[in-house]
Formats: sequence, structure tokens, C-alpha cells
Amino acid sequence: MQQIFRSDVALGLPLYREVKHKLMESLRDGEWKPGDIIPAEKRLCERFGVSVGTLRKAVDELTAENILIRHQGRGTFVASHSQDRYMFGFFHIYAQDGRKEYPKVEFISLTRDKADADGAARLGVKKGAKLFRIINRLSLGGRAVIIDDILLPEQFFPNMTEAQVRDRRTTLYQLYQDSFGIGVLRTEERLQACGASADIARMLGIPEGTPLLHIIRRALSFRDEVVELRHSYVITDGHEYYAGDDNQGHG
Amino acid sequence: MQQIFRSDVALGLPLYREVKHKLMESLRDGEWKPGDIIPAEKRLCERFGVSVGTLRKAVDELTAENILIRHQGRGTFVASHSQDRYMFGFFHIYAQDGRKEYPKVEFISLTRDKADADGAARLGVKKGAKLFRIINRLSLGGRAVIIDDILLPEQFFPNMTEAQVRDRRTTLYQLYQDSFGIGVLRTEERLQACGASADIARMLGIPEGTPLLHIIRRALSFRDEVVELRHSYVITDGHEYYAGDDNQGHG
DNA sequence: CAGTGGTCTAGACCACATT
DNA sequence: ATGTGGTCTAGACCACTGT
Repeated sequence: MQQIFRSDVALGLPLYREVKHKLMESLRDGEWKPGDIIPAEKRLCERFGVSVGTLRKAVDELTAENILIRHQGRGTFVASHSQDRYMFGFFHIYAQDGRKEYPKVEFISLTRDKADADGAARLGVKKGAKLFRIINRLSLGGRAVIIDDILLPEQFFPNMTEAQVRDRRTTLYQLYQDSFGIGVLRTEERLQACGASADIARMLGIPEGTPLLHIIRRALSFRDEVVELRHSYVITDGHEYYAGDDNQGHG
Repeated sequence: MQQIFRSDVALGLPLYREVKHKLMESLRDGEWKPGDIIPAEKRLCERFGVSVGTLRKAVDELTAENILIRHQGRGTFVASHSQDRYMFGFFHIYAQDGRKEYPKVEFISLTRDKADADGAARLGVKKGAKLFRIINRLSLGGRAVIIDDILLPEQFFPNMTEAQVRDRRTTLYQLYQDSFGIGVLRTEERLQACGASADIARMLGIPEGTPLLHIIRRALSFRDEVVELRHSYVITDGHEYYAGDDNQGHG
């Protein structure tokens, strides 16, 4: 029989949404951390007092959002940042022949900065708020093609040091996760074209004013806080940004 | 009881995938046309000899792909092209303040052309194959900001006339659907930056070489044929391309 | 082998839209 | 009142993984 009394969070929400919400709470509160296995479906059914079908529908949505990952026969795991996940879900630049390659990342600088009006609006902080600023140069096929200009609200990254950023052997999102407990759940990107500024032109070795693809990415946490604002400037005479379903590949 | 004998298409496929495949066949073969209502779930269960849960899982996937649309209490319908659907699923340009607006489309030309090497490769036709070429100028907020350069394999659009294209009061995808029976199911887009060519600069009233966002879109049919190749050139000093989940909006 | 997720069933009740 | 899709259940069996 279906249970009569629902949690007070329920406001006409389907039961599976309630369950999903409770799972998200457990994730947000750190009951299960990235890489952890979560309890078996049977266990979770008992815990929430729902049937398998309902539990599965909740987990279905979380896997579709790349928050959980199921492995038949092994269990269900909390998604964790890795190089592969970065390439799969966050890095959208391909060579024009369709190949995809992990970029060589060259650290240029870590500085302290303050939010200007635009950065503050995009980050959801006050103008003048303290930020870290990371600049990286990325190479593909042995050629420098991308400058990343990354802004991080200081509050989320206490005492971040240049050594941490320079000497890491992981993606930045792994660093955020492992060293600061910041889980980047999803990103949104806005794209424009711009001419290379003097600084960017110098770092990429191209003439000032060269048309570049300008990607403005916001990275969001579990709580929908903006934890990173990244401006990427891409030379696109040999590469392209692919916008399509993750599932349907780059054919 | 679960049926023992499966169709010969089944090669270890889950039953709901078989059902999905059969639904796709009926759509492809025109048993149900865009805008039509399809039989009720109960009917389809009988027809395919499966339970509701299985049927629903098949339909779930088709709705997630925007091929079918469910309306509680009314029925399930075949997705049909409309202005709203175009804005929702295919047009990704927003004003920088986040507003979205339907562009004013100004017809410039319809000509016959032949596929060059690049176009042939992208369209999946032979070099030199006959094409129609449409050029449109799009305005947002009263300002010309986009040039669309559209290539169509002649085979899919027999006897297309300038009047059809010029005088339509619908989106092009509605025209393809209503006048040629071509259903655009999905698109994929590649983005680059380029400098405005002399032609584009003249049509947009900007200096030659101005950095533009260059969107290369392929539109695919039910059969995964490329039915349209569209080059869009966008002025992005007041607008941007938004790449994010359709569901999560442009906040 | 035991435990996990993946699929499928048969039927119930609910919410919504139309007649 | 009827018919539609939306949710939920309780239990079965399959496929895969690790011991």
C-alpha cells in the first residue's frame, strides 16, 4: 500500500521527486562523497519507504544529470571529477577533422584580483569582492590555441596557493573537489566572437585583432553557487566548438 | 507473461528498445504525421504485446528526444515544427541581457548552386551535386545581426521556388515539413570565429574583417540524412550564443 | 555463489482534459 | 462520465560483477 503521510517538503510533488530531493540532500551534506558507492537500491527503498520503481525513477534522473553513475553488477556511485569526465562533459573543443585530444596545460599565473562590475554580476558576488585569478595557456597538437582566464571567489578557495595550482597533475575541477570540497556539478557557456587583445595576442603568438572564439563559462556547485567564471579565448582556424548531445558524438 | 518470440530485429536489445524502434518506423513511414495524435498507451500495449511500463519507457525516450510530446489527459502527439519549437530547440542566440526575441527574417536570395568539397563532405553528397542556396538576413532589436547562408540538396526539395521561400509566413523548418515532407529531427552545431568577408560585411553594414561568430549547423532527418547545411554569421557585440540544457534556461 | 543494477509485468489509483 | 497520460506498487527474472 502506498504510504499516506508524506514529508512536509511534499507540496504536490511526485514521490520520486521527493526521493530525488532527499538523495540530493545526502549528497550535498556529504553523507556520500564523490567516488563513493551509495547503498544498494533495495536498501534505499527500505530507507525511503518506496518501491523499486519509484526509487529507480529518482536515480534515473540523477544519472541523467551526471550526478550519479550506475554500474550494473557493481553499484551506484557518486560522480567524481577526472580527466575523462572533464573531456566528456566540459571540454567542447575538437580539431576540425573531428579528433579530440586532451590539451597540454601551461600555467601562466595566479594572482589576487577584485571583481569588476561584469565579473561580479556573473559570479553573483559584490563588486570589489576578492578573487583569485588563474591564467593558463592550452595547446592542442603542439600548438598554443587557447587562453583560459579564470576567476574564483576567494571565499570558496581559502588559502589557495600558486604551488597547488601550478604543480597539480589533475584537472582544475579535481583540485577544487579534492582540496576545497567544491563539487562542480554543471556549467553553462555563452559564446561570442572577439578580436584578440594585445595580451591575448602576445600569449598566443598571433596578431592583435585576430578573430577568436570567446567562451564565457560559469561553473555551478550543488547549491547552485557560481564557483568559477572562466573566459576562454580560442583560435579556431584549426579547431571548433561542438554543441550537440553528449550522447550523439561528434560524427 | 512475457512473450517468448521476439522480432528478428532483436539482437539482445531490451524489449522497450524494440518498441521504440517500431514506433520510429511508424513515424518514418508516415503512419503518424507531425501534429497527429498517436494511439493511446493501452492500444499500443496491445499492439506490441508489452506492458504499460515497457511501452512508457520507449515513449519516455522519444519524448526526451523531442520526437513525441505528451499531454496529460489529451494524448501523445508527433512533434511538429512551429515558431515556438524553433525558438526552443534550434535558435540559440540571446541578447546579452538574457532576453530572447524572434528574429525578423529578410529574404535575400534563392539560387542554384553546386556542392564544393567542404559542402559535399558536410552534406554527405558528391562534390558538384545540385543544391539550392538561400541567403537570409536576420534582425534582432531592429538591427541586422545575422546572415544565414543555407544549402539544401536539390533531391530533397524538388521544384522549390523563390516564391515558396520568400513569401512564407513560417519558419523554414515548417516549410520543409509542410511542402516537402522533410522532418528536421535534430541538429548539430559547430562554432568558430571568423572575420567578416566582403560580402557578409556589406550585408551586415559592418567593416570587413569584423570578428563574427560562425555557426555551422547540420539538420538531420528521421533517416539521419543531412537535409540542410546552414552557415550563420553573427555579430556578437550585443548578442551571444547560449550552450546549456534546454531545461535549465538562460538565467 | 551472493549481491548488484537492468528489465518486465499486471494492475491499481491519481490528475487532467474533453464530452 | 469517459478516456488520457502520470505515478506507484510488489514481485519476478535476467545480466553482470566480484568473491
